[in-house]
Amino acid sequence: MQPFLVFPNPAPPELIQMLDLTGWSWRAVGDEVTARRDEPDDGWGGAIIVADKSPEAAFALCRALRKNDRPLEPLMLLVSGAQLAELDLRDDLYDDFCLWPFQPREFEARLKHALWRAGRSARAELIEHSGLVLNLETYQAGINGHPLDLTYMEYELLKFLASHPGKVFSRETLLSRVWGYDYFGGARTVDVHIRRLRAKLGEEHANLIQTVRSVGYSFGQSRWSL
Amino acid sequence: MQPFLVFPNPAPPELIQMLDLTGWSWRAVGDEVTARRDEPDDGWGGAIIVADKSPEAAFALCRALRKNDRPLEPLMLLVSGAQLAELDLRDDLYDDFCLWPFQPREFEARLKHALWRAGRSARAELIEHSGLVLNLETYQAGINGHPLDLTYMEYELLKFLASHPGKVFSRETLLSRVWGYDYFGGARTVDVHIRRLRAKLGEEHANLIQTVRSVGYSFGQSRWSL
DNA sequence: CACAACTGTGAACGGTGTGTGAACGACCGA
DNA sequence: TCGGTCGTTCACACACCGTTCACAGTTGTG
Repeated sequence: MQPFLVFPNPAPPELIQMLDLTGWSWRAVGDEVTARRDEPDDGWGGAIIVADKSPEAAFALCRALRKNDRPLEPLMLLVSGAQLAELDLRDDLYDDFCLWPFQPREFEARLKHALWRAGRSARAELIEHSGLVLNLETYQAGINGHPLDLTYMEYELLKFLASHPGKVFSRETLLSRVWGYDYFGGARTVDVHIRRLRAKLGEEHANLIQTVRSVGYSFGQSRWSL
Repeated sequence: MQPFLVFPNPAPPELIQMLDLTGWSWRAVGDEVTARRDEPDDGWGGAIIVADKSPEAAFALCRALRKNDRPLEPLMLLVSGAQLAELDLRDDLYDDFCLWPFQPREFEARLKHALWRAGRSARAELIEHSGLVLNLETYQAGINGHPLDLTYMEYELLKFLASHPGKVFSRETLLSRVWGYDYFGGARTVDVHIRRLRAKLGEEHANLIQTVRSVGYSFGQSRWSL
């Protein structure tokens, strides 16, 4: 497990105590420079920024860490109750926050949840939508637990549609994005693949792919979105 | 803004007070059945589940909401300090939580952050004007939350009119801009499409499209109002 | 009030776009 | 070489939708 980056340096003793007691590893840094210098080879496991003493430096560090090449997640912020207003319009700087002084059990729960979420978003190997599952690693597809036997082009087309649920794509767009930018061929090819996809999805799920007349096709939610 | 789903029903008075004071709309539901029944046409704006009184029902509702076709986000959980351990291994059931009893300012900050996180990923391109919404990505149209089933030309015409609210367009201009610069056809075609649009908009919204005699048509506010 | 110009309305026609079945050809492993 | 799979193309049928027309209703003008 990669260590947490902890700010400031020295770190508050109650935070150190909590981290050590629960078995998290950590390294305290005082600014962006030391954060880069002391970064492990395999990267930081996350960041815990205590902002109550020097909020300016804390937010500056958040910004720097977020601009970094390696996405640093999760970024936990510890603020005093009086600082809550400062969080407004700074949503992009942190993943979760906790009031300082903190309850160890609450902070641990937040840490775990933030770690779970970070690991989940990082590996986007699965596309799931209303019963349909696409495993991007194994190239397997399934609907409601039943495996779908899709050909390569069928899989790629379905993957592209399902990764933008609701959005309507023209045949030309689909040809250029799924088949390739330099593809020359009839637009009706798309129709045939759509039809085979619908057939393999089965009668009850065929409506997952919707025709928008004179425009193209879209996947999923016929719902009223926004 | 879509209302929040609030559990349980009746909702705790301090929660209601906080939501009303800060201007969030909400509806209290008692279980999954009522949650489905009372769901607005445009969906829930999120969920706030207070779990300290009946944790079993609360978690069951979370599960049900998460299994739903429509992704319900964000899902906020309110738990007592003694319940923190129960959050373990249930990361998938909630987006953020808050200790109960809560500090209004902290909860509001969490709500805002969770909303930001839920909405940042997919912000659709929209044309909105006086109740009418056109989603340019999904080709959906709606008036006051109710979906409109428009044909291609109807959609294109309405999109063009609504993207220049108040401006009057002659039939010739509409034909060249909506139908195409090289269109040859009778100007009365526009009339018929306008008529069908008005019909689909419904009696109470038909006046969104205004006739300017001897000139053409315009959308939205009467041009006499500055 | 009368007339002309303009617009709303209903219905019908014809064309366009899409679904569907089938066939062709490229590619690949046996 | 053969059989099979997969992507592509073609032909046809049909539902839908854009267009047109005739007529009724409305508005403006002298």
